[in-house]
Amino acid sequence: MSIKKNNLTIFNSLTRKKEVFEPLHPGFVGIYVCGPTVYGDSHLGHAKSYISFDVVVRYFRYLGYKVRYVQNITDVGHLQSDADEGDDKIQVQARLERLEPMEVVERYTRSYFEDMDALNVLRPDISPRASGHIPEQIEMTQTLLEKGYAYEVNGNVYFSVEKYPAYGKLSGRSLEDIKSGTRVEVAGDKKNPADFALWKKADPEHIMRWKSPWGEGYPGWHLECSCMSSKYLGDTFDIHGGGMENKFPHHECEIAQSEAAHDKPFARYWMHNNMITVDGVKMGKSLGNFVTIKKALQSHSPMEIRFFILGSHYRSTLDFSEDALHGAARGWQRLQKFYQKLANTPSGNGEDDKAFVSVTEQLQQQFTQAMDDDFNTPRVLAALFDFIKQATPLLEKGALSEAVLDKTRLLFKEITQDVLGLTPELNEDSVSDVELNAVIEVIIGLRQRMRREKNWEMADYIRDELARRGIIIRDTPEGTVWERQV
RNA sequence: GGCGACGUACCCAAGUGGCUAAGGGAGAGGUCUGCAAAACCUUUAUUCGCCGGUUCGAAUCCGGCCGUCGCCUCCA
Repeated sequence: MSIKKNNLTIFNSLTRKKEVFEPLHPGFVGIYVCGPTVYGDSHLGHAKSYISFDVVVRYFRYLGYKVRYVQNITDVGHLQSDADEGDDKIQVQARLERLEPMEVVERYTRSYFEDMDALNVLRPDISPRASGHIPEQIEMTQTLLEKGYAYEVNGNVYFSVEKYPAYGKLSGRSLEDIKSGTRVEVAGDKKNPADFALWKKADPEHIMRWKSPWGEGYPGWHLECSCMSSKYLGDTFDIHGGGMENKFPHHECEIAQSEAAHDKPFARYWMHNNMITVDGVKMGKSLGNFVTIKKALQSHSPMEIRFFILGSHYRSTLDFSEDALHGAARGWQRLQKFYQKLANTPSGNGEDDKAFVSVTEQLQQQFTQAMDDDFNTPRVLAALFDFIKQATPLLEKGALSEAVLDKTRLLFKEITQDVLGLTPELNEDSVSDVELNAVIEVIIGLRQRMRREKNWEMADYIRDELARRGIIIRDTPEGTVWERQV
């Protein structure tokens, strides 16, 4: 498949401007996104991040690129408090749940994928685990020691930021800034407070430990991403994504390690998504103001959540509230109704084809323009609703040829389902329970007779009672239809 | 204290120099309907936190002020 002609621009955090995307290898995109640390259920903030990058990957595929999408699972080395002290998050959770650390990892990795599957986030091509790449991390640490970028103290190995002059280029900080901004007094082992751990010595009570040339220990958090990205994508690759809060220090450290070890540029484009806020404050694990995806799915459908998130740009914050989510749900409902209308409209004599083709082409153009402009999904949604407004009267007139209808159906599906990942959830007449269908049909027939006899009281009673049980009845000019409440 | 964002209608949210400031929700009016719901149509910011400046022209650029937030500890 050839690449669609386009002019995709991406806001590169490294240069702080939008740049035309040029892949390292023609027709191929390598992308690495920081994955979750699996010590708890994912929340809506994770949903925003991974839905955003899901759409990025989907759009590249839509354009015809072969994409390799790598997203790590952090199951070791992520410490609880300041960068290089405190307990491992997984281990803390393991104590809490009285489980083996790897049971915790397994439980929340599954939970994460359950949630992502529900939200129609495509699985990464590779989901490498930090604990499965200990030899690679030891090897990289050795390389950095040999090249003089790192030093060992008492079984700990630290990266020396002074040896890597470009440290700070992503986050726009100088070593001076970092020094003056340090709020936490850090371990006395370090030569410079800004130095970060490549390898940590394991205390006797530390469970997750591996043998290394420096004694038993475990890898520093930043190291896994450097190792696994280069292993699967090469020392230099196209895109590195992640949450804005990881710009410093995590991504800064990744760059330093990788470029020092490989003497090659690391990721060429850095993409950072912004967060979900609640009353203007970041939704985060430590603040306790988060809503887990599982919780949100109790009262909202997966696509409502997805639609809500796509309604703001990935680099903008998105303020969460029940009102805002409800608003999104209604909009998504309307989009689906139109989808049904488009699917079910019978063809006609084709006299409106010209006008319809014109609004379809406009949609195509607006879609490409919006996505090419740093994946502007809110503008895509706006274009879709503009299209709905213009297309509806033409559909209702019924003078469109089958060929023209099909072409538009395909485009609409490509935009909404293939790229935005919004799959219809309306299941009108699609209840699989044959017996239940039959019973409902009988009840509706009964109600029709009452309506003919103008027994409005009974007719309305039946309608209300069915509604209470999630069966919605509507009397349309074409007859009574029913559907399950979504 | 350092680094960096943001402030657009009742809510969510696009727009970063120039036609009438997208879109969704909510509200209002209407078509349809026994009623309802759904759907559809119409409508709702002379104005973009405030004050100056640059410009023929600014929500959009510059300066100041006010406010909110993120990172500098773990966080998507």
